[in-house]
Amino acid sequence: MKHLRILTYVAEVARHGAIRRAAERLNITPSALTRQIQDLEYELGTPIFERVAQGMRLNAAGELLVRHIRDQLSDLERVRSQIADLSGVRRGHVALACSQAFVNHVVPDEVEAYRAQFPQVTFTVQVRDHIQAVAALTQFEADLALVLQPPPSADLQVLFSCNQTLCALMRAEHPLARETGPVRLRDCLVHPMALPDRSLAIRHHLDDALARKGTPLRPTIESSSLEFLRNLVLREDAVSLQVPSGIPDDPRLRHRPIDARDLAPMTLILGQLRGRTLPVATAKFADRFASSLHQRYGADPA
Amino acid sequence: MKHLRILTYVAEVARHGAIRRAAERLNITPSALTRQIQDLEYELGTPIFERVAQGMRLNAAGELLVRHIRDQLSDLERVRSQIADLSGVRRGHVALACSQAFVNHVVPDEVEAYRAQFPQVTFTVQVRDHIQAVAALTQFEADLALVLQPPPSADLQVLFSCNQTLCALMRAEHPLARETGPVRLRDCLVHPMALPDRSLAIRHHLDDALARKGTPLRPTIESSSLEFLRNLVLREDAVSLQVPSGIPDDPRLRHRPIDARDLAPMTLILGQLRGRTLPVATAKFADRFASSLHQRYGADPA
DNA sequence: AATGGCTGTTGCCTGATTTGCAACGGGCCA
DNA sequence: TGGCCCGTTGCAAATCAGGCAACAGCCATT
Repeated sequence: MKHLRILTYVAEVARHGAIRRAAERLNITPSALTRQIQDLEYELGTPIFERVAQGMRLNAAGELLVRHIRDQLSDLERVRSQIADLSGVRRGHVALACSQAFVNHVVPDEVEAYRAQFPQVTFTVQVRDHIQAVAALTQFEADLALVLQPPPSADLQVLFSCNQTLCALMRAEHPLARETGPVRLRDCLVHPMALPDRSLAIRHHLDDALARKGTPLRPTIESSSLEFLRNLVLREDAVSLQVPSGIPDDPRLRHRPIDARDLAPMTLILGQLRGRTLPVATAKFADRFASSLHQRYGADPA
Repeated sequence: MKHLRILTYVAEVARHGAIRRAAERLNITPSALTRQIQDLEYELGTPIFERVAQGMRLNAAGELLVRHIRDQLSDLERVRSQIADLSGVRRGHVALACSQAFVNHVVPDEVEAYRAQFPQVTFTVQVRDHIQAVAALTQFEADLALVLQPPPSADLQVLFSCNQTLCALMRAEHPLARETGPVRLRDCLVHPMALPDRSLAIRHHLDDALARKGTPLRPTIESSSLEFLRNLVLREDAVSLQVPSGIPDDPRLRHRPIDARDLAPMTLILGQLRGRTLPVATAKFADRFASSLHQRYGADPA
């Protein structure tokens, strides 16, 4: 859309806080960019950026304008999607921010299923922690977020939620794998623990629970990568703690839920930015995703 | 705002249903206009107008787009107004559609009072009948509407409403002017009646009431101009029926309310388009207007 | 059936706007 | 103090929107 060139310019400068960096991203020269912004400021009758030594920072007027610009770009996307929908082809783009736990099968399965029916729909999937995922929604960098234990936020509108019981994860030869069914946390703690680090919601949840009990937590291995932890568990008799939706279907792995007396379940949430009307393709995908999660993990307790 | 040139082009063509007429309004040539629209349609990947012999008609995609354009223009106006507000000056524009009955003192008084405090705020006041006034809101041609007996509409959000009792209006020398206080309708009907015609809500209200009673109505003079009727009443012993808010403060005129047994009061409504966020200046004006109407005409019965 | 009036559209040209290039001045930090 | 990054400016090239005039199609009136 040609006519909103200037608007994307402003948005990009606001994002990068510098004309030169923004110009590079936009494939134009800084001079063209600075002039466009000057023109716009002249039209508005007020500066929208504060010129500081390090670059450009939005002022109050700029904040208002940028919010409008983002709303508008998103709204136009919605309209275009609706228009494409009129001619029968479902086109569009879905930007999803999700926690690491869902890159195994939850998200890929869903994307595959949707694309099988509507191949014209494109996807971007960003892996972010629970805090950043919600931030991505408010920044219009993502349309949907699938996360564990998101921070309470007025901006987050829940489309689906359910409980996820943490599971002890070990290799098939592990002593704990001889039995099935719930396992007590204390029985896990006698083994070397391979735990998510504090960048992940699982660890926060665990720390909170243990802090209340006064049990000290001494992980043998910490990592920000669930995949790394799983690979490690395959190599020694360590135990990891992960949510069921994040555990791949691997015959060499076993998992048993942690006894409900030891750990409360975590909350899985699919959400969007409150008040935003999503493009048809995105809304449809969100809809299906919610009902598919419902089938997998049971009723939405909300 | 330079960048939405194309959008205003589309809106104008949609409004006039013809490129040549729209081009004239926009002070450009039809060729420039047709090319802009072709470019836009190319960008969207679909036509937005149906070419018919009589000109251009929006198709379904165009309807969606035009709605988006109107929303966006209105939203930008709101943002600009907010930005101006940051620097302390209250700037902005108020577009009001009102019934003829209010051009005497209600609206001019209010506009004058507001402009005395915020001279940077500009106004357009369109006189429309009750139907068209509501239409003006939905077409984004007006921000506010002040009307009598508006048609029930989901698009109309009431900001203030009150009752207006119809009054018999006559010159000071008229026999009916010898008394004050309520007057029965039958006492009016023995005199020549100078009534609003069916383009005005007052007449509809009157016709409805009389149709229920079976009383035939034989107006001696009909007019779409309340002002004309008043001028006529000054010249002979005719009686007109008008709402109090439309009667000027003229020593040569007298008015007496119609007895409540004969005619139900009419409803005066100040409203805006439902769901629309008005620019600060407009919202502030609407606010004041509502409370000023409250002072003049009493409580909002809603 | 022909004509005149309306519609949108197209080719060609001109003027305005936008962009790129290169250079400049200013703040910051080693 | 020198190097580096920042935004900005003058000037020239490229791009784009606009105007003019001509054209084809539809429709009602003659």
